[in-house]
Amino acid sequence: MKEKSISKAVIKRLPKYYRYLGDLLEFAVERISSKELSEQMKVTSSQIRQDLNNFGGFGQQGYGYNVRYLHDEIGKILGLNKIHNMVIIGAGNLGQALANYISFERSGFRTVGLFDVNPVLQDVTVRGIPIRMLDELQEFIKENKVEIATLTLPKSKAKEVAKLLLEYGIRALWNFAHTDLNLFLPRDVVVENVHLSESLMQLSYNLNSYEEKHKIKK
Amino acid sequence: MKEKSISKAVIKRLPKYYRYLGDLLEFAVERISSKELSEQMKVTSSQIRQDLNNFGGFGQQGYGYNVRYLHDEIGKILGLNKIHNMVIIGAGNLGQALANYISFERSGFRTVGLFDVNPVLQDVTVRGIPIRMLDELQEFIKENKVEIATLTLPKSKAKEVAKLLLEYGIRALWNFAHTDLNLFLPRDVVVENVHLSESLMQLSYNLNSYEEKHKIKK
DNA sequence: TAGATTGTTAATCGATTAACAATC
DNA sequence: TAGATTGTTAATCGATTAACAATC
Repeated sequence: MKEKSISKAVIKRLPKYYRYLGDLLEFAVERISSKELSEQMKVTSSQIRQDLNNFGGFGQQGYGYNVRYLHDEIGKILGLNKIHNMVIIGAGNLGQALANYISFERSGFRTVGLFDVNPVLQDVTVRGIPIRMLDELQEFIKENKVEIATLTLPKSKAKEVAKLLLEYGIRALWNFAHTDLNLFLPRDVVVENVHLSESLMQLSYNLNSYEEKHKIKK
Repeated sequence: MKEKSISKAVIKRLPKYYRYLGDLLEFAVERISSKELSEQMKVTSSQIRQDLNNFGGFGQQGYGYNVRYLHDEIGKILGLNKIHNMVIIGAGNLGQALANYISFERSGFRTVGLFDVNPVLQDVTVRGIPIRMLDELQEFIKENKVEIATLTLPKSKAKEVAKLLLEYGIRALWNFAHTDLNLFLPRDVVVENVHLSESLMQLSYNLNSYEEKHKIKK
């Protein structure tokens, strides 16, 4: 069976469709055409139809798409119909902030554990979750059926902790450390990087180049 | 003057080059060829040379690139040679975590103010920065030459606060709210979105589809 | 000079958009 | 049935990769 793999660009757009469809649901919109949706999202209707048809035909000619149905189907594609247990490794500011972020729970991402190496943090609780030391990690992962590990720790420790997590059976890493973990990990591990400082630099670039353009015109 | 505008894909890679060159500097590496760098970064050397040549010729035939020079030049392109004052609007978990994140400061992004609408938070300090109420925002922006506003507030308030910020002269928004601000803002405002939950959904998709592939093979 | 490696043009690949037959 | 809109094929556009002449 030859499986056409879906491009990253498509996958990146799926959560956005999901969000817009969720908004429509809140306004009790029942159906929508790719054209209408494309106008709201400022994309082409062709793109919407192409993207969706990677996964199947969810619409109906002459009618469009049923909002609830499409929303839920995209949810399934994204795996949002299941609960995913997460641990956060690194209970500093960012780690604690993410642990407090209840909106992830609504999509089925449940933070069940918080870990750190700093003994001072031991048993401090964040939203009822006690901070544990790394030596408990292996057992905890097994007992709580943890699927995803969030890495909010210094670059210097990210690599070794990632290796540890793989040993313990984790197959998905949400990486906030300033390093490209994917480069040395086996291919069967999925990594999603969130490089905040790089995002900020892109913003800075755009601000800069806008200003320069502006100056030239003056 | 016809300015070829630089594609988003290129801009996204610049901070990554900057990071790798910074790492090389730490190891006191003086020069590097596009080939060597491409091997470390797992990209093609062609791409590196093409990307850089959007901004000028930073290398030398037969030699390669001087690491320090290239690093600093990319820094300038990204606007990292200047200090950028930021305010954070929304002093919840994420806002406070970002305010505490000193690594931004090292790249020249200085958080000078923290704002919220919740009076309970008034004058609470985070890393020495007092949380202020929104009515002080306009004056604060002017007096502190604030360039960038970070939005860590609920989706429901993001739009109106963004409009306010524009009135007050802000031209760059770093948006963490679950909404696409860019869609209704004037084009001279630069927005960089960080949609954490969408990132998590992409991770979930990849985890899912890996598992499915695996099951089929079994 | 000979060797190395850039800067840049040309070829390829993939993603987006347009068009339209199929069909509700 | 007529109108609307999908699913899908074909055309276009842009980004990546390959190739190589220029040059240090």
